[in-house]
Amino acid sequence: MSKKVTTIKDIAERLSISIATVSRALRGSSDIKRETKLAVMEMAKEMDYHPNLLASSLSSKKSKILGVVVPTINRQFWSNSISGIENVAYDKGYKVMIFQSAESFQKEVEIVETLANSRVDGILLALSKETNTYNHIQSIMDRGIPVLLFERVCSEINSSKVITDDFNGSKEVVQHLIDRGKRKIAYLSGPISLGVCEDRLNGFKEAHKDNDLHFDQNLILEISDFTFEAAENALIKLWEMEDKPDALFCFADILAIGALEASRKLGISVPEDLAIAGFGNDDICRFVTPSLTTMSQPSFEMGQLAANLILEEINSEDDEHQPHHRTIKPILVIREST
Amino acid sequence: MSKKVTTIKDIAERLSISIATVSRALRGSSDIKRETKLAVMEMAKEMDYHPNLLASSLSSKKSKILGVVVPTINRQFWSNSISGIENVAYDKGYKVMIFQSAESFQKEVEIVETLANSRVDGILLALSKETNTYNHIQSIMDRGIPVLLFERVCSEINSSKVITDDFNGSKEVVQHLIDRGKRKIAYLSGPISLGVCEDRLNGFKEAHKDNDLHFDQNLILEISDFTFEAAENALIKLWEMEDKPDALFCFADILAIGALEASRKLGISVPEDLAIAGFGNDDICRFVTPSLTTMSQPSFEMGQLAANLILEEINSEDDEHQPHHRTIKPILVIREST
DNA sequence: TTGTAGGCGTTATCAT
DNA sequence: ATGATAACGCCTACAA
Repeated sequence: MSKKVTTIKDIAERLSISIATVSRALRGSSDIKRETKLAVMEMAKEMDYHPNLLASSLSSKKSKILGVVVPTINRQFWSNSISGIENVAYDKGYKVMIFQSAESFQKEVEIVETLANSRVDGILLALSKETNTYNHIQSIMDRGIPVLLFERVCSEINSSKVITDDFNGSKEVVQHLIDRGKRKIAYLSGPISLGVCEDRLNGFKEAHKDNDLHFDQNLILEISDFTFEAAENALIKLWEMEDKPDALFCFADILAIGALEASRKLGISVPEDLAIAGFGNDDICRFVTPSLTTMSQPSFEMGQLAANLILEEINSEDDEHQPHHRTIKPILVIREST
Repeated sequence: MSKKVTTIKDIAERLSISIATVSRALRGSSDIKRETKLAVMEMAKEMDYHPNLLASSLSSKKSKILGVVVPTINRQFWSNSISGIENVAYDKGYKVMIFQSAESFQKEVEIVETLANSRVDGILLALSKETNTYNHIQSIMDRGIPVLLFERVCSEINSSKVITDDFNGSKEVVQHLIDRGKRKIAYLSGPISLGVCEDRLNGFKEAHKDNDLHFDQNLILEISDFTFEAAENALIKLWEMEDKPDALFCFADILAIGALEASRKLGISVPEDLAIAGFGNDDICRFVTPSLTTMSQPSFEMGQLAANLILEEINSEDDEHQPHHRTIKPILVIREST
């Protein structure tokens, strides 16, 4: 009952020619007579032939597949950057397989290993927030698989990287808040162990320094759950302080939205009592009330750039490709919340 | 320079045993002496062995991989259902590869073909909105690959299916609007060619019938772009009518949000002048002003169910597995917009 | 331009 | 419990 799948061997037999010729004809190889090529194509169609990519990749050592690993696809920054990656990958004849680590180190390791063992041509990776050792990555790079880190990167790995200019982006947001007359600016950060978060914190500090403003460590809250609820709780905590902040900068839009929600519940008027700014520019920012000021990250373009870089590396001849580092500037989008 | 990758053959040689034994040991086969098994494992570690999944799948005809194809990952319904799929798949030792068709028929065909040619063990598919012929699906089913359609399904294919109860869900929303005293209810639909849209429209009509309300075809707008802007324009058009609607039901939350935005610009007060309801219950619904009434689709659970069904089919002995059809009831979430 | 034959890395079937 | 060896389906020198 299991239907007989036709292979190039079957085609060869029916046409009384060699397997090699069929293989070449199917792949549009150069030195092939027009007629035989056409004959093969026709027979392939007639016999409902479909190439076995496993066999093909195994033999050719190329899969024309890119692997992408992100913490989650359920946030616009990530899904948009994936679209950017696909946009250029498909153009150049590559397919992309998407995986989510769910912010789990364990899963990230498994996925990266599977990808490598499946012989994808390259891996685009954004680290999970739990990740702080990098053997799994070094290992596959040592095995000769091109890796590119984007957005969530680390200094320990010497690969190509595409990141946001977090330091200056953050600095600019804070400067904007200061320009609005705010002086006690709180910051909702993700885990400082993440490079992104560290850079944004440093930008935050730098802006304070530039303006001779006191940097108050008590106003820095580090939260590890990227959820609305976590942000709500954080704001509630901030508002219990005797010396309340007059502005809040959030590491990600999702947190800013949570904070906005909390301030509505607490009766805090935004931006008068508390100005709020986020980072990312998810669609939702335009639609909340008040609409949310945020740093717009060109996620789609980041994806495109990342894909271009790794494809360049994949198709480069020399074995010791020099890794590229690219930084993309985010753009401040000012809305009602500040 | 290209590093030598170690294979089971290398291990066999170093241990002076046969590759068959190594293969068995690595896979924890039963009849293997403890010592040899341990020796193999150790040597594998020492030589930094990694299995080649291509070779393994080629030979065993199993990949332990599920393919998932959705129109886009950039909407919560889809990303959540994928999480549901992964949730059960990973538990049962399967990995899942995610692909987006970007609502393009052409891309859907390519992806499905690639997936089949890569010998994934099963394919979970939500049709693109362009899709209205189904040979590509029938073809891979004929090749013996289990396929499950979810959310975006069609009657032409006899596979397992998991769908939302769109008819009753829609009916219930409309009934709710009627209960709120609304009488002229407009409907922003997606392409009626989509089964989902047709069912929801039918539910819409049914509710009218149940309440002896006149069904006005002029109040049905079919839009094909699932964007905020498309919805805004649609509402503007509706509002130019001499006989304006007093309620608006939208096929998807994203459209409802767009309509909300448009009504703000037009000075329409929601829900007094116009009640608005969506479908899906994306996070954003809670945070817009006024917050949005919507039909909550249990997307994560749908994904879980879908994965369970297809895995059951994959692991069923008999060749002629009977397809299952499951319908999941959405839940009305009433908020300020109605 | 085409054919031959070995190889890609595993699994699986017989033997032993 | 282990070993040979033939698949798996395709690619690619090397020959012809």
